[in-house]
Amino acid sequence: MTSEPNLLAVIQRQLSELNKSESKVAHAILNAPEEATRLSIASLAAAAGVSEPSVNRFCKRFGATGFPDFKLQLATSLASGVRYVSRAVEFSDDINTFPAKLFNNAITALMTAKEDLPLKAIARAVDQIAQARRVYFFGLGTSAAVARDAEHKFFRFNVPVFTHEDPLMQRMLAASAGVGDLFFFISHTGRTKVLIETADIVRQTEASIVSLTAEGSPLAQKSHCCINVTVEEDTEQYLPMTSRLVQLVILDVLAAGVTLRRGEGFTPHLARIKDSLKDTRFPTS
Amino acid sequence: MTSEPNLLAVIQRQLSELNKSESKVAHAILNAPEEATRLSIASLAAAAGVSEPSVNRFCKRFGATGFPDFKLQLATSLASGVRYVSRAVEFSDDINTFPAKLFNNAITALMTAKEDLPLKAIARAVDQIAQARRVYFFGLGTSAAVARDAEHKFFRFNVPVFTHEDPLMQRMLAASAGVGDLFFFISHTGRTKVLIETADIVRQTEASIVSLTAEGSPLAQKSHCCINVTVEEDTEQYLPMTSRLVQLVILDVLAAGVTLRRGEGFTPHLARIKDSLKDTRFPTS
DNA sequence: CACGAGTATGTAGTAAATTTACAATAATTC
DNA sequence: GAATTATTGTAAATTTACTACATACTCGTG
Repeated sequence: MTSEPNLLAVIQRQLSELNKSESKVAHAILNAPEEATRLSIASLAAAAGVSEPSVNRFCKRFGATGFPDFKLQLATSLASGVRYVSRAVEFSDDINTFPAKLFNNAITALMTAKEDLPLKAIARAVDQIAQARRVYFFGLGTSAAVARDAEHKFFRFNVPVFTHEDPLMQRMLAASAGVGDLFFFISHTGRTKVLIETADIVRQTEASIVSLTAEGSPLAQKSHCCINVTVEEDTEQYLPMTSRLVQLVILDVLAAGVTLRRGEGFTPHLARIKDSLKDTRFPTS
Repeated sequence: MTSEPNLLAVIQRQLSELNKSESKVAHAILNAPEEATRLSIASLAAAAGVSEPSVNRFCKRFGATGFPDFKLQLATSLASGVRYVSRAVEFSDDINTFPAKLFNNAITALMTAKEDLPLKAIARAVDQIAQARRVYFFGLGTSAAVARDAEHKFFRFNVPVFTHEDPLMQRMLAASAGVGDLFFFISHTGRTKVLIETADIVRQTEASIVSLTAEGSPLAQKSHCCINVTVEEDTEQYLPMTSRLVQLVILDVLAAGVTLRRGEGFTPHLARIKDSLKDTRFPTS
């Protein structure tokens, strides 16, 4: 139950570090993963051109207790849909392959993030948001869109929520902060200078800082509470794609946490907001 | 490889038609399905209080060739995301349960969307974006954040991209549109009045409309090209959460599609944009 | 109510598959 | 180039799963 997100990917990644017979086994499995789940150790050994104990050792090397356990993990990994090993989109890809790749990357990122959520930090962030007098969501670039999304989500609670994409506005708001104000910084890298400068300004006030960013980053260090999101971004791609998805879901989690904290009595309030939008839409046929 | 949707559900359904020992086995498996995948036939037989052949017969009854095959199917079925756990967050949930639920919902939504992507529509949208003189991303509410994200993503191509959250700005831009202009509307429901009115205005010009919205909705009908996203939103929740994730990934797909269309020669351009951000960040330690 | 046909379940033996222990071979280092 | 270490294979041991058969149970019928 080590719950690797994708066993095939792990095998692929370690391919270079394997010795001769192990790599033969690896190739046999990567070539026909589905089939490998149905083969006996003898058949797979034959297919790979190695001996049975070599296959067994291979399995143990990848965290399984033995061959049957390995097959199980492989089957699990395949079943979760994310079966294509190559993550990066290449110029040889066409419409039939690259959309699935991108979706798989997104799914894998969420599954990985789910496995090791910083629950304590999330719980503390929920506390802080629920108690805050005002919450400011600040992000730049792609994270600005995430901040905007957070605003739309959180303003539905009684807490006044603010977002600003303009760094100067962010600074000014930071400078005029006081007790009960909460600054929620969103940044993939946690190294964006202007954002960190704003955090410094907040630090000189009575307000508190929660951030959703990379572990150990400068921004994380300046935060009273940091929710670490460590998403392995595909560096070949020039745009961070999966990290913001994880950020968004974590913000959903925070929003849900606040709702739960408010208790059932709060449901009518949410229903009222939802109803307020009714007249802006054409009715369903 | 009969690919039953969910083996546990099948077992549950046939529960009444099973005889004594089979039903003992069924209960043992339903009580601890994950564990059952790891047990040997002897252990499972002991746990269920029956003999080993009874377990074997049980497996064959459910279409497996034997016990190992059954375990494999069970593992596959468990992994395929459609967990037996309830999807909606409830007030009885705590920090240990609801974050995982939300992540599972997100993952399931992406997996479902992946299964039936409107590839033709996506291909056409890529064509249109690649050829457009100008691209406007319009959305309101939560979709405004998605539009903002799209802007950040697409502006990295030579195509000028614009976003506006203000419906009046949207209308004015629509009115002044011409040949080569592309209006990309994002809307979960496809029924937001002001957005549709804007689409009507675009319709009176030479510009074209691509939309990312619900199939058959008023907005979809007014579009030259519609990418249907039909995500089953948990209506108990008052906030659309998973649909925007799917929208974002589809926009990633479109962006990747445009990049691929530009060819390898375009990579340096993307690298240059990436480098331009370097000085805004603190270097990695 | 007893008998018998048919079904259900378990026992024991057998075959298969997996793992372990160890030996042989190949690779590496000094 | 010898010694040490790592790698791979062989063969035996062990575990696991399956099959054939025997017993027990169920239900209908005389």
